[in-house]
Amino acid sequence: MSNRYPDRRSTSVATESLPQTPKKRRGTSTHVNFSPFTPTKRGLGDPDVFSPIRPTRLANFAAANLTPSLSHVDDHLIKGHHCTPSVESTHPIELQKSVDQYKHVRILSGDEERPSKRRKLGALIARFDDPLFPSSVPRSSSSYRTQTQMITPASLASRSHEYVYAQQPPSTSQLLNSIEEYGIPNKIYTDPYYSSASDVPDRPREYAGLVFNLKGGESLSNLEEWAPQSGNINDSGSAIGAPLDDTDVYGWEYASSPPTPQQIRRWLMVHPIAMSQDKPRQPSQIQGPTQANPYGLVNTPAKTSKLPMREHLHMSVLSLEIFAPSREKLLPNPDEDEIMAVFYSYQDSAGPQSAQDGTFSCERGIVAVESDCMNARRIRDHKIEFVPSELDLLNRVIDLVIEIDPDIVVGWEIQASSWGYLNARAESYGLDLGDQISRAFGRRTGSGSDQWGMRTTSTFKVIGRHVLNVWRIIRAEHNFTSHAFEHVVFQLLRRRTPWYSCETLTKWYRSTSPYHTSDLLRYFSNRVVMVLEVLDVAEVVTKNAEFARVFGVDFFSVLSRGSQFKVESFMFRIAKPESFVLLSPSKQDVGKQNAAECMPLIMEPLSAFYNSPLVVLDFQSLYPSVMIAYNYCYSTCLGRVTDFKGQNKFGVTDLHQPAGLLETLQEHMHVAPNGMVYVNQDVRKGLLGRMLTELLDTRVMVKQAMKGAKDDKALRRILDARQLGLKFIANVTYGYTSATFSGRMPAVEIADSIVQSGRETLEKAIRVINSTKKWGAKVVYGDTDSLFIYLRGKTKEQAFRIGQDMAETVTSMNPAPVKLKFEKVYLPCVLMAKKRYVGFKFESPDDSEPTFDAKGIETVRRDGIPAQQKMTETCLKILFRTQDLSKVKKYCYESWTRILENRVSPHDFIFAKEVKMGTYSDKVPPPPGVTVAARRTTNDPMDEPQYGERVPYVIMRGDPDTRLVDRAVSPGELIDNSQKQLDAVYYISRVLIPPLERIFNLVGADVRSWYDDMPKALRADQPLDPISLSPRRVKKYTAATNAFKIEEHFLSSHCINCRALTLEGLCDDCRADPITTISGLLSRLRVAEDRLRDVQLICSSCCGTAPGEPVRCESLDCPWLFERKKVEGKAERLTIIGDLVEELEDTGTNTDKDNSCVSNSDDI
DNA sequence: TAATGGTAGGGGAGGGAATCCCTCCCCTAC
DNA sequence: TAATGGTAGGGGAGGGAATCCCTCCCCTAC
Repeated sequence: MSNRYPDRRSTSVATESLPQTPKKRRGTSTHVNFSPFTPTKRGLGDPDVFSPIRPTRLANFAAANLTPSLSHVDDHLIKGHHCTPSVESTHPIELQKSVDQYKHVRILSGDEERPSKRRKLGALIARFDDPLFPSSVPRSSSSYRTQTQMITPASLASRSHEYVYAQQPPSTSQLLNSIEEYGIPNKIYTDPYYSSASDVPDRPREYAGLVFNLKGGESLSNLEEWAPQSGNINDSGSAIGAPLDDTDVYGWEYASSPPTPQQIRRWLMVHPIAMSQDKPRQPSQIQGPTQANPYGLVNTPAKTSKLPMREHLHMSVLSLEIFAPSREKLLPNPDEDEIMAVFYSYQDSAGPQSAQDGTFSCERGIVAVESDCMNARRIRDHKIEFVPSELDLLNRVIDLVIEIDPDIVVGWEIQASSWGYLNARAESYGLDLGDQISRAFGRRTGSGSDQWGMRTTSTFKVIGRHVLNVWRIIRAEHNFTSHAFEHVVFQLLRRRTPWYSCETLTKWYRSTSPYHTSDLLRYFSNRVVMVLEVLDVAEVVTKNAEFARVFGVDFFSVLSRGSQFKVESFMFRIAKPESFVLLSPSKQDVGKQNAAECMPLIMEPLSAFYNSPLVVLDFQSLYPSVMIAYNYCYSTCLGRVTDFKGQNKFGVTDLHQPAGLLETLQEHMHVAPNGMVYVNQDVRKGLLGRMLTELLDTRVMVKQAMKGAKDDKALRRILDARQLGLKFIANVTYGYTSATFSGRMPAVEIADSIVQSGRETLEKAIRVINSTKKWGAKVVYGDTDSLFIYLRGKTKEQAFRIGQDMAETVTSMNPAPVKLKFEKVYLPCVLMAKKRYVGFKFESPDDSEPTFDAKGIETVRRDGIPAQQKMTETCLKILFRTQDLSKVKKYCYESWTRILENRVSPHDFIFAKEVKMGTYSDKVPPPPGVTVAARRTTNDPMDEPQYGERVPYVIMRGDPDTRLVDRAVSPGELIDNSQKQLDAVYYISRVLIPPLERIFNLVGADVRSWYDDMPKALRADQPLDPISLSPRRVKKYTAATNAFKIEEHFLSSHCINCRALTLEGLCDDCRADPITTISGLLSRLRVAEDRLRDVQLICSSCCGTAPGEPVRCESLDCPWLFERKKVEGKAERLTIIGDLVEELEDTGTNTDKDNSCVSNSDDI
C-alpha cells in the first residue's frame, strides 16, 4: 500500500460509479474558477445545478481555515478524548458536522492486525474520505487513518479497555444512496483535453467571455495536486512512497533485441492475417463518412441487394429518351439537329411485373432512322426497328404510344430532352405531339411561355396521360446533393453509371466501327430502363397513388398542387355532412387580415459542449393536438374578448354573433391565450378538431396494420405511404389557417391561438422541469415543441428513467391528445446555436452504439462541399468518442496537409448550389453557381440549367483580390486544364475551418491557430511531384504553349529520383549510379502504369467498354473520373522518365566501359 | 391563364458607409 | 550658381486599411 492513491486507479465495480479516479477529476477542484462549467462565467444562473463541485470548494475552504484546530481534534481523538473544538463559533455548521461525525470514535491501542482486513478497511476509508465527506475528514489526517487500521473484530473481542466506533462507517449502498443528497454527480465525464502535452496552448484561451484552461498530457503530472492541508504526513509513519512519476526515470534499457528478419518471417507464417495487411497507405482523400452516406460508400458500387418483391402496378409507364447527333461540343438543338433514334421502355399493367428473383424487368425497344451508320447489317446485337426518315420516326412513336397506351409517360428530363425535344421536332413538321398521343380531344391550354410549368412540372402536356418529369419529382422528394441522373442512380439503385458528352456520342454514331454504334445504343437503352427503375425504387407511383386516395384528390394533383388544395379536399368531406359552407374570400379580403401577433418559442441555447446526458423530449404533433384539445376551429370561435380597433374582425371577415349568445354559453367556453373565445367541445366539436382526430386515429390504425403486415412488403409500403400522407395533412392544417398572401381561407386569429397555446404548453413544461428538484434537471434549449434537458453528472440509464418520468408528468398536466414524448438522449452533445446542434444519439437504454445525429450544421447541409461534411463529422466523432483534442488536431493536420499538397480528389471540393435563372437581383453580383451557369449558357444556349437545377462548381486559385465569383469554374474545366488548381487556402480557411471553429470554440480550442501554426511546406501550394516541374519537362512544354504564369517559371530544383537539390533533373549522385537509378525510375513507372491499368479496368467494367478502349465516361459524379484523370496525367508526365532512362542507359554503358578500363588498368 | 402552407434562423459573399490610423503639410511658439 | 537658423507641437487634409452594417441568397428546423 505504498501507492499514494490506493484503489483509486483500479476500476472495480464498486468504485466505478464513484467519482474517485484522480484522472477524471481533472479540472474540478483547484481550477474551479477556470473551469468551463463555472456558473458565474457561463451565466448559467443557478449555481446549484451546474456546480457539482461546490461541496468540495466549501470543504477546501473550511479545511483550510480550520486546519490547526482539526489537527488538534485529531490529537484528542487519538488519545481517546472527547473534544469540543474551540473554533465552533467561527464555522458552526461545517465544523459541527465534521466533528459530530467522528467524536464518538474511540481508538483502541494495540498492535493486532490482520492484513487483509486492514486493506479492506483502508480501501473503504479511502473511498470514504474523498468526495463524499470532504469537509469531515481532512485528507491530510493520515494519522487518523493509520489508527483506524488497527480496529479489528478480534481486538474488539479480546480487549476490555477498548474503543469502537459508535457510528459504523457507511456501507457502499449507503454511499451510493446518499450521492443525490449531497449533490454529487453519479458519474464524472471527461472534459475535453489534449492527450499530447505539447498541444496545450501556453495561455488559457478566452472566447466569448469564457476562459478555457485545457489540460494536456496523459501523465500523472497532469493530475490535480493532492493538496495536503496539514504537514503531519510523516507523523503517520505510513509508507507513502514517492508517487509514480514518469519524470523521475533512472535509466533505460532495451527490453530485448529486435527480431531478426527470419524471426519475422516465421512469425508471419503463424499469423497469416498480419501478412496480408499491407502497409497502411495514406489515402489521398479526405477521410470520413457523412450522414447521408453512413456506410462511407464513397466509390464502391454496392452489391445488388435483394430487392423486395414488387407489387402489382396498376398503372403502365412509358419512359422515353432520344438521341440526336449534334455539332462539336454543343448539345443538340431542336431547331437544327434531327432525331436519329428513340429509345423506350415500358412496364405494362397487365404483363408480368417482376421476375421471381426480384430483378427488375420491363419491355424495351429502339426506333432508329436508317442511315449509313445505322442499319440492320451493321447493328446485330440490338433489336431495332428502322424507319426511313425522321418524320416516320415521329409517326412511329405516336403509333407506339397509342399501341402501348400507357397511363403515365415519363422521361428523366422532359423539357429540353426526351419528350420535350420530340415535341419540338414534331412542331417543326407542324405536328402537335401532345394532341396526337392524347387519349381524348381537349381544350388547348394557352401557349407561349408557361413559366409555372417550367418551374414546377413540365411544359409538355398530354390529355388523358400523366406526364412526369422524373428529376423534378426526385428533387422534391429526396435531399440529394445533386440531381444529376448518375448521382440519383447511384443513391437509389446503388449502381454507377457512365455519362458521355454529346461530342463522344456523336462521334460514336458516326464511327466506322460498329462496336461504337453499339455502345451508343446500349448506353441509351440502359438509361431509359434505369429511369423506370428509379421511379420504381423511389416508389413514385405507389406513393402518389396512395396519397391521392388519402387526400381525396386526383393523381396528378398530388404532385402538381399545393397543400391547401389537399387540406380543403379533406375538410370538404367532413364539412359536407354538417352542412357547413366554406368561405371563399377574395384576394383583397385576404390582404386586409390583421397581422399575426404570436410567435413560437425558440430559446437561445446555452451553447456549450455537454458531456453529461442531454435528454430530448418533444410534443407529439403539437399543433394538431392543441387544435383538438382546445377545440380551436372556424366553427367554434366566438370572437374576441375585447374588440380590436373597434371591430370584431375574424380572419377575413367580421364576426357577428347573435345577441345573447355569449350569455347563454357563459359556462361553456374557453379563452385562448391571445384573447379569442372558443366554445367547449360539449357545445360543438370543431370541424378542424374532428378532422384531425380522425387523421391521427387513422394513422395509429395504419401503423398497427403495418406491424401486422410484417412479411408482406408490398402491403407494408402502401400502408407506410398512407400513414405518411395522413401525417402530412395533419401538419399542414395549421399552415392552412395561417397562410397569408396565398391563403384560400385563412384565419390569423386561429393560427395565433394555436401558436400561443403551443408556446404556453411548452413554457409550462419548461417551468415544471426546471423547478422539480428530484430530477436535478435544467432546460437548456427548446424550439417550438421540443425540450433539451441537461442532466449533469447522471448516467445514461438515469437519464432514460428521468426522461420518461418527465415526459409522463408533463403529459398528465395537459389536456388529452397533447403528449410529451421521450425522444432521445444525447451523450455527449454540442449545442451551437438556435436550430443547430449535434450529438451522439441513444434512442433506447439498450443501445450500446450511439448514432451520430446532427441538425442544421454543415454535415447536413447541401450547400457546402463533401470535404467539409467529412471533416466536420470526423472531428466531432473524435471529440465525442475520446474528448481528446490532440487527436482532432492530428486529423486536421493530416487533412490540411493533403489539401495543400494537392493530394486530394477534386470530387470532395465541388460546390453544388441550386440556381434559379432569371430571378436574381442585378444590384449585387450573382452567386458563383449562377455565373458558371451563365458562362455555360453563352457557350451553348441549349445548355441552360433547368429551374432549380444544381450547378456544380469549384474555386480556382487566382489573383488575390479577385472576387470569388470570378474564380468559380465548372469541374470539367478543372479536369481539362492541368494548369488550374484548386484554391487550397480558400478552401481551408474559408470553407473547412469556420464550421470547426464554431464547434471547437465551445470547448476552448482555437482551430484557426492550429492552422496558422501548422508547419507547411515552403511552397506547399505547388504540387510536390518534381516531375511535373522538372526543367526538362517545362522546356518541352513551353515550346508547346506560352500560357505560363510567373509561378511556373520557378522550376523544381529537385532530383526526380531522390529529391536532392539539383538543376538538371537528376542529381549527380543518381547519375553516378545508373543501375540503381534506372531500377528506381522504372519501378516508379511501373507503379504508375499499374495504377493506370487498374483504374481503367474499373472504369471500363462500369462503362462496359473493352479493356483496351479509351474510357470516354465523364460523369462528374463519379470519384473515379478524377482519379482516372489524375493517373492519366501522371502517366503522361512520366514519359520524361522514359527519356531519362534511355539517356542513362547510354551513359551507363559508357561509364561501364570506363570502369572496366579502369579496373583493367588496375589489374595490369 | 393558373398557381403558390407558415415563420425563424444561421451563415456566406459582397458592397458601401463610417471609422481609425498614418503621413504629410502648414503654421506658430520659443 | 546661390541660397538655406533650429525644434516642438497642434491641427487639418487626404489616403488606405480595417470594421460595421446591410442586402441578397441558400438552406435548414420546426
